[in-house]
Amino acid sequence: MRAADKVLPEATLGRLTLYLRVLDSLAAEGTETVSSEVLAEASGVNSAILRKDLSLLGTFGRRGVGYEVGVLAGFISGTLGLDRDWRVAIVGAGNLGRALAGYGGFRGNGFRLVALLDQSPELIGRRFADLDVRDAGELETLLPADAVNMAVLAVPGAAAQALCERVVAAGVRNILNFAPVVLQVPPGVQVRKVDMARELQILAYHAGHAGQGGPPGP
Amino acid sequence: MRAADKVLPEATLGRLTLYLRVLDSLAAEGTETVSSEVLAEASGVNSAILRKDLSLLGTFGRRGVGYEVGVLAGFISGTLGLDRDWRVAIVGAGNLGRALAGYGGFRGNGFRLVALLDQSPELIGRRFADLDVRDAGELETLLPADAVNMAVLAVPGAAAQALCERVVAAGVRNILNFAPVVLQVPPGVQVRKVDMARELQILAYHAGHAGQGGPPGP
DNA sequence: CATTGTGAATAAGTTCACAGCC
DNA sequence: GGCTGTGAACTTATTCACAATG
Repeated sequence: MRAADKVLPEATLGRLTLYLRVLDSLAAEGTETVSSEVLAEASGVNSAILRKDLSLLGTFGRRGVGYEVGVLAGFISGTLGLDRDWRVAIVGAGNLGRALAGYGGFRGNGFRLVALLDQSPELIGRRFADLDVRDAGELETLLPADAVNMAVLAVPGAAAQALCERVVAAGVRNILNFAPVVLQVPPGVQVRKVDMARELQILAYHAGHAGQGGPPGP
Repeated sequence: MRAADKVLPEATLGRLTLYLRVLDSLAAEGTETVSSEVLAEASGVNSAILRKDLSLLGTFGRRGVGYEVGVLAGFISGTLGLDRDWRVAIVGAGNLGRALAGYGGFRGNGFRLVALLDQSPELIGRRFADLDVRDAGELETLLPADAVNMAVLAVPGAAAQALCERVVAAGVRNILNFAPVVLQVPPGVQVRKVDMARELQILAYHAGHAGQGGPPGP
């Protein structure tokens, strides 16, 4: 059975993914237990908040000892829903789409890349990351046929909203958007956004305020 | 002279970048004034918070009318520090690094891509996005020579921490990390992270709780 | 009179600090 | 003794609602 099904705060959710990654690498190097202090440090957060986050999922720490790496990783993974079968399509096989297709982040986490679409005749039929690029014009039939339940939009900003609507019409309710636009979607469809320009801008602001922006003097 | 130099809340900062993007596209289509309601809608936020955000920068709305698109865009841009000369190096010229190099997000926002580095002999010397790939082994001399003040890490997770340290040693204090690891950096160095796996995981969680994860039934 | 700017109310998130347990 | 789990204090962020104003 699944853990307490109360909804987790957004902030907690973001951190759970960090913990999970650290736990996976601890497991890979054979560590069996870890304290909140150590796990928090490696995740770049305060240990009190880590304990609070984990306490929302249930109680599996042992006082005086810490958490069992494997058990905790499995539990976070299950809580996030990574034990389900996530079938991902990447829409847009340009530079970015192809780079994402080749990215290992899918593997071993419940995500399977099952389709790569583009509208350009020059790309359709070419093969990347074990997948043939297929015609985005047939998205409405291709996505349901492959039982896609998550779409990654890696298309130019100008094309994003229209493609998003078609993806939604094809029954996909979970979208990760790499295009630099705010997508408008109907209720019930979730969008998350990855935005390099935004991150650079925030970095620029902080650089101008906290540290020096330029390289150090002599 | 620069606006009120009080430090902006992190949440506001994130939204300013959204407003800026919407304002730029409004300007491109010739719109001259915009109300908080319209701008908020297009940015996907509540209008009250937009007004509160803008009021932190100063007072430039006109009651009964709205905001001047050009003036507001210029002001946000200046506040974020985009009128400075940001010299960006991409470290790692694999699929992702090359895709980022080709990405238009740099142009016209104060960011200039000035170097592309990799350690692989097969890539060094090849040319992408108007730049020759140069030897990451010489990072310590190349970055200062190009007056780089922002680095984008597009390398495998296993290499990221070591490269990060070298980049910092070369005097760069602003880092955008695409590698799936939490970087440990000394105080005064800022890191922001872009993490596709994390976004997919958060999407997975919400899909399992709010909507359906799979495609709709017949 | 439409729309801003903002005080006051509410909600969300973080940190502290320590009792409770292994 | 060491470490978790958590109530209470605090900080940050969002929303409401309306007086002020061009």
